[in-house]
Amino acid sequence: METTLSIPLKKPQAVPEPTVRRMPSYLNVLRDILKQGELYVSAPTIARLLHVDPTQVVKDMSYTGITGKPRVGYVVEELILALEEFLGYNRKHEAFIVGAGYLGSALIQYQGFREAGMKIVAAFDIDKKKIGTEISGVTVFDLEKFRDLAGRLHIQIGIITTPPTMAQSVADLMVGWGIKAIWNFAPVALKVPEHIILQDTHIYANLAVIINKLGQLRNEK
Amino acid sequence: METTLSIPLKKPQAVPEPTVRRMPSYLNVLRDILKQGELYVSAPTIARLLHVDPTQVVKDMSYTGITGKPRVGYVVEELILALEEFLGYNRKHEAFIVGAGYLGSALIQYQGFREAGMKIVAAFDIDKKKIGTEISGVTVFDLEKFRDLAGRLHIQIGIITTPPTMAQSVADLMVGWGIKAIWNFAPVALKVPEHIILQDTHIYANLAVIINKLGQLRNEK
DNA sequence: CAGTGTGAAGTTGTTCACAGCA
DNA sequence: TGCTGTGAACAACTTCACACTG
Repeated sequence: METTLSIPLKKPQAVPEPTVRRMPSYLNVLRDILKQGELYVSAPTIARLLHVDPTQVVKDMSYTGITGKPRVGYVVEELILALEEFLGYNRKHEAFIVGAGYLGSALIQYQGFREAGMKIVAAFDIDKKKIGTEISGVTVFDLEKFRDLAGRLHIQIGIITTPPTMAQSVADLMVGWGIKAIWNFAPVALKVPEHIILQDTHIYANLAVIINKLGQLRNEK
Repeated sequence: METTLSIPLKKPQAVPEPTVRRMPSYLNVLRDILKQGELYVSAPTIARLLHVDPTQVVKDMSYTGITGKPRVGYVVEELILALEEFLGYNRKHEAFIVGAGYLGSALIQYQGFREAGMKIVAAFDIDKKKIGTEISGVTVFDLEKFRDLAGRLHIQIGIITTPPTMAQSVADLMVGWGIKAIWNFAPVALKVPEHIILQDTHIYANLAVIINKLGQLRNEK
């Protein structure tokens, strides 16, 4: 039973990336607000707490499908549920992480992720001292032994927290594992096939912004 | 000998933030290229390596003040020096970090920063087990003992890697210390005075993007 | 003619303006 | 009146088009 409409009933609903990036912050403040026993919250209130534009909040919220009441605002709990749904808290997203140094360890024990739709199920490293240890309940395996993990895994996300020189070969490995998305923290540009979702998080980019702003400050004075 | 021109000789040169964020990546590939013994490099070459638009590279490079030769490209070493200058490798930027957990430790030992214009000179924590230890040569001090660091410090950057509940009070403390820029990794919106440079790095925002893209993928299929 | 450099066009995201509502 | 919701104006960044150069 196929519909032959040229216009799909459920439109792809492409949410702007900046909006997606703001969603977790909304969720944070909404939970605080709920904890304080508030039932309703208005966009301007949220905006004030996060130092963003009020209309921005309204627009962003519209993507969740939740609709508010004029004069009153939104039902806090409704928004929270909608955001959790949006951010995939319900579906399970399992991840492998390669590189169990400080950064890898930080991500593994990072509180936020537990209840955030992603679960790191295993870590890999090539450092014999780390292999066999446990970080917050996640075992570190020998990467060499798992070079070719046979068959199709259900793991969707691969996280790279290795030194830059190893990152590309790890990425290749992950693609071979059938991973769908790679979250890269190594400061290199990875080459991956078209269909792989690649997300780079280069912390240094943020430092560059800070230093640049400090420099401007100096120039102004 | 002052000029009284209404147009300043050295214009403020406001560089777009996206450009600033790309600078470190340029520096990375240029160093690789130099290591391979190349003297010249063209914008299209850089663009290919980083998967960005060639004209983007040209525009970005123009902010460094370096000018290239048609047909040939730019002098690699010249570009590197200009980028290092731009990113503040020459000036020293000293930083304090509060919160010596995994993430804090990761930032302290993170290779990139050493030669990247920022030096973390001291770490603070309230966990007695961590106080007095050293991470990559940086001593962890008792935050309580340093509640009010008297007088004006030369430290410009304060890094917050504490749990979210402590972040605001740490930020207040840092402002009192006379810090100019705060780099916040805690998933909260900090309230700081107008003149303080605030840079938030919410890793979770990146995860949100990944999960959202995975969701779209599912919908398409 | 392959590459730089730049003004113009296009795209994306943000902010404004205002209609509708309780 | 204060807030939602949305179409229009605006701003920022990216990509295109092309003149220029060795």
